[in-house]
Amino acid sequence: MDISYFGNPNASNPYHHYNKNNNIAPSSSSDFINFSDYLVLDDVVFVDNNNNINNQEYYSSWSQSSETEQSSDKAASSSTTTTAADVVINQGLISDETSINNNNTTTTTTIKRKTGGIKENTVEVSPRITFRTRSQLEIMDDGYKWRKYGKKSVKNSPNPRNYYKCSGERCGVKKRVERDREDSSYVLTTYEGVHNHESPCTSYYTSPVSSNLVYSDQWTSANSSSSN
DNA sequence: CGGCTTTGACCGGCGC
DNA sequence: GCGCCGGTCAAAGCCG
Ligand SMILES: [Zn+2]
Repeated sequence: MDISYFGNPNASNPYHHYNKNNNIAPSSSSDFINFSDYLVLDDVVFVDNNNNINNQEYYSSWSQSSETEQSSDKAASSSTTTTAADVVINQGLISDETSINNNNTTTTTTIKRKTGGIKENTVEVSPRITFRTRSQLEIMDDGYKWRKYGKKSVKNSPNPRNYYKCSGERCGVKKRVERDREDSSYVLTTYEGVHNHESPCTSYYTSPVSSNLVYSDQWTSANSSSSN
């Protein structure tokens, strides 16, 4: 799965596709933004297997967010200076997902559904994914248009948290951006929901080589003219 | 004028 | 019930 499906905040890096295949790490962009060290999926942290920026594999997880304690638990577990691995261990939330460790070909997808609601069978699966990105700027063009609808100060953190909603018609995908409480040089970008439309920067074209329909992101070629 | 920010009000869940 | 807390609303303002 391509991580840009979720609207990767690092998408402003025009070379993020190259990084997956080649070892080309343009210094111009790495000075600006380094790729996430790990991902947080529904408040579950997945550490990259080999901590290699150029060979990252990504894991996806759909999970119904029925728990609200996780944030407080995380706060407790990260009271001391923790590395990414510590967070995972302390939370102990990947018990069923341990198979992903050290096996970069295994992609574990967990699907939980809230069943037996008093109301309808409104199985409202809202995947939540969080990127932790080292960046000085938190305004990152990920290809979608976001409308800010709130700002709140985070407890125990000097940094506020911004709330965005996708401007797409009938699309309720939400996004929150805040600076890491521990290390303000990191930005936590959390996406929630699935777009009911394509990214306005997504295009399809016919490959001149194979004449197959190829999926592409325009920021590889048109990112410089991105609006915002 | 239309779409977006800003910002305090508001609201629901939860713990006491 | 009350107050905290995280999240959302919406009126007013800003900007092209
Ligand atoms: Zn959308």
